[in-house]
Amino acid sequence: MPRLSSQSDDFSQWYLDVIEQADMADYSDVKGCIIFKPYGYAIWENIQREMDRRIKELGVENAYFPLFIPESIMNKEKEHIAGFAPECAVVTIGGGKELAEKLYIRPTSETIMYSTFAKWIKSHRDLPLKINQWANIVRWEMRTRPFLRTTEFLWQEGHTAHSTEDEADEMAEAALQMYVDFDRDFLALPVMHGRKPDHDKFAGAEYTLTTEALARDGKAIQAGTSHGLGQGFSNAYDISFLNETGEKSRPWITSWGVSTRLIGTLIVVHGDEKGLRLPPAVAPIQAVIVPIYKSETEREMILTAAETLVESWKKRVRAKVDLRAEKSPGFKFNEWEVKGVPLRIEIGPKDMAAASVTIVRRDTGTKESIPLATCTAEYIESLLADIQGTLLEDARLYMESHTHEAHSLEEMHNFLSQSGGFVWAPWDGSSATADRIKEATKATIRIVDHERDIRDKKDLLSGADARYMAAFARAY
RNA sequence: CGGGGCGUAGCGCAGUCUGGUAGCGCAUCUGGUUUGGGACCAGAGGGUCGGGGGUUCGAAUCCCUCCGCCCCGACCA
Repeated sequence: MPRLSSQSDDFSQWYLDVIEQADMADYSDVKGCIIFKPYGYAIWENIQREMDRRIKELGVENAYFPLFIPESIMNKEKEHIAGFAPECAVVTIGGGKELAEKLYIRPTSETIMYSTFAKWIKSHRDLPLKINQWANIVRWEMRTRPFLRTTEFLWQEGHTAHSTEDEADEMAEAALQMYVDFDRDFLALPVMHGRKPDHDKFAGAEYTLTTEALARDGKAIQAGTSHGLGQGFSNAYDISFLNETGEKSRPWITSWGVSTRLIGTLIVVHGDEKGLRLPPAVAPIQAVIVPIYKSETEREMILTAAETLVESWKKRVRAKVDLRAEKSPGFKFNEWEVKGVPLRIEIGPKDMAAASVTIVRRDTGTKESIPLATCTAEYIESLLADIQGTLLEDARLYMESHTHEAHSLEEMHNFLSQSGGFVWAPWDGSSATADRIKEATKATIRIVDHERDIRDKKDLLSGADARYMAAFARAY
């Protein structure tokens, strides 16, 4: 196995090396599409399991809609199709014959779902309607990177319809808050959250809320979005209901999603020079035992001890004994570190002689020797909880120390090119200014804060009165 | 789509200029010795040199043509 590229020298190459060496994904024969290998997919399964639970807590039910969307359905909401058409894959032949109507492979499912919602929603009693689906989608991106941007990716998309605007707004905010909590508690990812600028909102949306994480190279990465779709789609798909007073009314709709990009986000936020560092909650393997032995008798004794430990943690710790005889301990140490396993437990002759085990933390690299008898599920769980907290705190401190406020364009440029991160600055609210700032600094507006005080503040570029404070960053 | 680079074993590459038996490292397999930070020795398997056409006694190498991939930009979760 070649050495991992250095994170500080070449972050992109380091990222690709981690994915390869941690055995998370493989390249496929189709450009921009990756194969999720078992280790990478197991991370996704853990994300799915926990997020599915949280989605259901919001009163949302799972369903599944078709992969193919007829062109006539796709075309109804004009802004939506204008935004997505350039990056859609379209099927024109089926069963060896030219199709009478082209079928779009879903880039997202608003259109196909809402054309169906029109049939399901007749009365205010049918609302709110809250549907989620776990699916694959295709967006023909020009430049792809494993997990962070792939042609086909996996995600969940929640879609809800409400009888009032307030209720829809509350839903969009609740979904975003669910993402913020999930990111923090499960993935140990601190995120900045808020509204995207209008020029960058979802195609067809009234507004888009977003969560933004910060990678260790100082670039922002959108981790999840929640859209208030207003009544635009309801009009386009002719969804209507009779309200309590018998009047015909259009529902307000929300949609929200997170994708397998979260896996990439975990890598770029938590990774270090040794590879991945997985938060215990999401780690497929939380503790790995590496046995070390010289003779056959030693081997048997140590393996028995290892198996006994794992057995005693059953159902509480996801643990594994690395039984491979052909690999040296040193090789295993490095491999499990690249794979980001939170705890490594070494059991060798020295440990056996002292009736102890050696425990090494992946987050801090600290090593301790504890009596075998105290290496209980409770103790391992407490270590795992501590690691979860440390990773969150590390990332939080990084984000905090890489968030600045700029008072001049030059200052903004310096922050961005020296350390990266988020730069808050007054913004006049125009997309033209945002474009020019992007040209000058490569940074885009990630979040607009509608609450912050902007009295007497001027846009750094145009000099016009500021309308909002905006967080700028170079982004993935 | 613009600019740059590259297609030779699973991966990373040399060989191409100057045509003449297809190479190296890693990985894999076998046997042995090893095992507390990426072990060692010996042996073995694995190739339509991206595709097609041309020049030539002879092409990975020269010519034509097509295809694909990667990197930098514009687009984007």
